[in-house]
Amino acid sequence: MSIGVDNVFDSAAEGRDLPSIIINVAFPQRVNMSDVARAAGVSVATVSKVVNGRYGVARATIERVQQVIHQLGYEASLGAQSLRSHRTNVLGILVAEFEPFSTELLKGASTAVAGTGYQLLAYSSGDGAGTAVGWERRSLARLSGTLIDGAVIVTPTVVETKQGFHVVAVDPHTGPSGLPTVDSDNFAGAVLATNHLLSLGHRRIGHISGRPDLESSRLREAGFRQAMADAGVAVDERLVRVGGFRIESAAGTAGELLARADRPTAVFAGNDLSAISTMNVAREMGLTVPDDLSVIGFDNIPESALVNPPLTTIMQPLQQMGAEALRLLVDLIAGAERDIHIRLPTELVIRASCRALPD
Amino acid sequence: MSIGVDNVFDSAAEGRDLPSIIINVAFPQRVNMSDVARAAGVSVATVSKVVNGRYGVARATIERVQQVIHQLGYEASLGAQSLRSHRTNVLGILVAEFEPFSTELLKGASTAVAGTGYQLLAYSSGDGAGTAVGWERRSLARLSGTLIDGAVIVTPTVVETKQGFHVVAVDPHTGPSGLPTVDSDNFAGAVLATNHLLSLGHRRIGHISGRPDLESSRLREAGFRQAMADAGVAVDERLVRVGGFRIESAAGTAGELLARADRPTAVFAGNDLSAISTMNVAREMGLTVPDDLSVIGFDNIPESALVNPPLTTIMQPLQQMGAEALRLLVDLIAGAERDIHIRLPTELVIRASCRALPD
DNA sequence: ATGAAAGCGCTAACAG
DNA sequence: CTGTTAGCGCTTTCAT
Repeated sequence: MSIGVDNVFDSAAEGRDLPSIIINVAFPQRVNMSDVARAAGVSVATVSKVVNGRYGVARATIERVQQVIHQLGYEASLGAQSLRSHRTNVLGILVAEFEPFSTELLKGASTAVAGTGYQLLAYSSGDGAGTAVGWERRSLARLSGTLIDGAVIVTPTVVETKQGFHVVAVDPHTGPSGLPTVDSDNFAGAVLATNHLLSLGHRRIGHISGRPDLESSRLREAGFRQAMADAGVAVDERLVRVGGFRIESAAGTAGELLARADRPTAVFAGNDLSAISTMNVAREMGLTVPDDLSVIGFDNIPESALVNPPLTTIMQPLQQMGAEALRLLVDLIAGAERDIHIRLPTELVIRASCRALPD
Repeated sequence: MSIGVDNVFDSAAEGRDLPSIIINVAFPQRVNMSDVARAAGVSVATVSKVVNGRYGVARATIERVQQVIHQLGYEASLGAQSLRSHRTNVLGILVAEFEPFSTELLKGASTAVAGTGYQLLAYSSGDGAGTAVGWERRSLARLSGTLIDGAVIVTPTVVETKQGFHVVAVDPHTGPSGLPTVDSDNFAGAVLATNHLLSLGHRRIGHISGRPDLESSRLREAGFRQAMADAGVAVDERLVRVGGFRIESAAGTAGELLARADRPTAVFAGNDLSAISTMNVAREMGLTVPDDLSVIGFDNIPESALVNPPLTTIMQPLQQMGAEALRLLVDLIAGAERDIHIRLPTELVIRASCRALPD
């Protein structure tokens, strides 16, 4: 079953002359620790000690084992290793799906992980399409305890903390609590967005929100209302609608809003995806952005610069948030005392999807 | 040790009225299969059968076990499960680091995985910074056999195929071989890029390549030379330099190129990162793009639209490549007969980093 | 300095 | 229909 180094040539003789076959034969299947042990003439326990740099192995043995490891291309199985040792030096990033928001965080986490000695494992439950709430709980249960030493969870709705397992939530939907969190100033950002539209002369401003159960969505709506109130402009409740934060779900909402005879002159979308969706719908209805409709988004995902016209939006420093989350997680695992809530500022990014209303 | 469902209320009574506290107490630590078995009054084998939907369990037992599973929030450990069963319904995407190129692929793979029943696990070796070749071999050895049923490997240099384990390489550095691959037409894309510069009247055109050992890099350089030759323009070899495909590594090369008295009027960078780096260097040297220097890239990562001026580049359909790679992998695992090499077309994307030379 | 043996959480024969 | 048993690949006492 297991491959002796010694029978490589026998088997190769039976193969064809394709290089790939030779490679295949040299490593016909996964080589495990007992393969190494056998080839080196030692026990698996000794191999394990060598692999993990434990004391109590003769110099000569160490070298012989390492040589065999190198020759066979042995690498410890993450699954088996973690099952037994409960320490893997792998950190998890748990997402519902890999969309622009989470991949920006991922980039930031990836740069921050360099030099920490940890590796990164991003896991998508696949339940992206709004289906299946509780993905974060399932993913966490599946990976924690084994496989990963800690996790960053992206936009979780509910998080249970397990004893002895560290979790950092990015943009959690429940708002800061006992759980370590990283988010941006959603309220201030929404005020920024709304004030921008107001300063351009807009008064009939619509808002396409995320979902009422999401904290970030609630804060953005609250910021919108605050800015409107501060400007003394009444909010037309018929122009405030739930859009769900996704391209498809926001399209219907945008359609209803824009089909009105008294449609808004400007829309503050709860996130860039909703804003992009709104622009798509507007185009299909024969409206021109920004001439017939101004649109502002939230997030500043790279895609917002790629659409036509480029989207004016509120920047969240996503990569930085990912990096901060990872650093916070590493610190928590190391047992450092530090502030477990990080809130980063937002910023207005003016591109070309809003215009000033003529007097 | 193990959590009785029954003590939830007792503990909650001591807590505050925050829902999160109740949850914390309900699942103080990882619940495993024996916890479930004990709570349900059956053996772990029976629980396993219920979890995996095996035949031969009484209706009533199934329901009782499922109830306990639900109450305890049990989820099978991926590590343990895969160690034993060698089938996890998880597909891996192995990358050196999470940068714009690989995250675009990830987005595509993420959309393609929906509905397949698989989940996605993206693993970064962390050896991003050009260090440590062979990351793909190590990552693969670490995850294959356990944890994942197949893998998409992003820009691998060397890949060994293991028996019975399916791997798809995206943009492999060795060119199509026996291994299933997905890439884009690098040669044609490079011709497109070069012709664009030629059509704008440029003759002194520099090229910042990737690394000679990378197939995609070689093809782009070859396409550049072909287009120049076809146009009857001699290539000045002093203007063709290795840049390494990364921001930092390309900066030095760009600096040397632009410091020349007879510096090029246009640069075809081997990828967008090199192009962006070249624009940075040009700015630092007091040169204006595109007035003093035209720059064209390759890839069309979202970032290329965000820089100033927006980068003219060659689009590879990255998300589509990721999606195709994932579909190919799924098909291979299913044992389908199909073409194992997929090559997608490239396209010129004109933005604002190139200008026509005055006559 | 080395190895035998137990066990991490799970699945798969096999017995009952 | 259910439980007992063995073992996946690894780490870790504990003997030798």
